[in-house]
Amino acid sequence: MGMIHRFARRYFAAEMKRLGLPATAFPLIWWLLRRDDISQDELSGDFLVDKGTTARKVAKLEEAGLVERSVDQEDRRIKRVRVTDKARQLVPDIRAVMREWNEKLLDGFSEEEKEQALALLERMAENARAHWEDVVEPRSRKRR
Amino acid sequence: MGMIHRFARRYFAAEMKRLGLPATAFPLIWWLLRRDDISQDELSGDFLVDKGTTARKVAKLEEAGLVERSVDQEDRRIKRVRVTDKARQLVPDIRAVMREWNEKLLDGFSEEEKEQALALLERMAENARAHWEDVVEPRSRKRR
DNA sequence: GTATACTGGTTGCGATTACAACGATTTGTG
DNA sequence: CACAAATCGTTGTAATCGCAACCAGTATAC
Repeated sequence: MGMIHRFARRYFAAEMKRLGLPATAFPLIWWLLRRDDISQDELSGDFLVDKGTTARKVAKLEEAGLVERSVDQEDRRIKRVRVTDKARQLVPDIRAVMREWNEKLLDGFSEEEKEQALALLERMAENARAHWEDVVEPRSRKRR
Repeated sequence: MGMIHRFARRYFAAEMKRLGLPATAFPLIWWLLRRDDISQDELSGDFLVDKGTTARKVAKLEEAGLVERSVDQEDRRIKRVRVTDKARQLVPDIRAVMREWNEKLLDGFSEEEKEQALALLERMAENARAHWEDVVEPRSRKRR
């Protein structure tokens, strides 16, 4: 799993650099393109990533002109993130990067095996989410 | 995959800390316990990790008294890494950590599904290894 | 209404990692 | 042999991430 993850990081970083985008923001922009107008806290929860990391990543995307942030009117603590037209124009490129990644990683897999792999990984991810608090804080758990 | 990997890192880091061992060295010590007397360069290759990272991790394990390093007599550039008795005494603890990890991650999986997941992940890891150089250096590839 | 607790976001800090440059050693070529 | 190229390990540097402390804004308790 570690090897695959490092492979993914290097691949996506190289492709993002090629597109002139922040190196580590691929998963985030991929997610934002379908879950628009989401709060940073929700993003942290979706990825199980520290909220500070999310804040910095979103800030970089904003610098790159890919997203805009606006304060939620009903709860002014919340900042909502929306993708810009510039980001939407990159959808074909981003799709291509994801397609090539899948081809590399799933090289030699039958369609059935691809589906199996995806289903099993999703269940592992669910387990990770379910046991997350156990790892982070054995007692006084917090909600997310 | 990213979520699962972060989950793994946090889980193993917490358990290693509990055992009084270097936080990020679980995969390495796990590997060393069955591939003893291996060079640092081979370790880097097995994990697809930068050799500098390997050097620092092994150095920490040495500080903790879990491994010893000796210069290969036939090729004095090479340092071979061997686990100490102290490390071998920790095998039951380390096994327990790995067992608990598998239970958490594979919660609700049937035996058949566990085997499927392992087989599919191993094939993905092979693909990662096979395509590694493509990502790192599209042209002038190096051997590892 | 006021004090207190909680929530979302930002920032400082330490730890980790990849990349690159380097030294020591070995191998290859003439 | 002599010199160039390659290999293994170490170290400097920059980027990234998790944790914790903090601030502004909101909800809860009294």
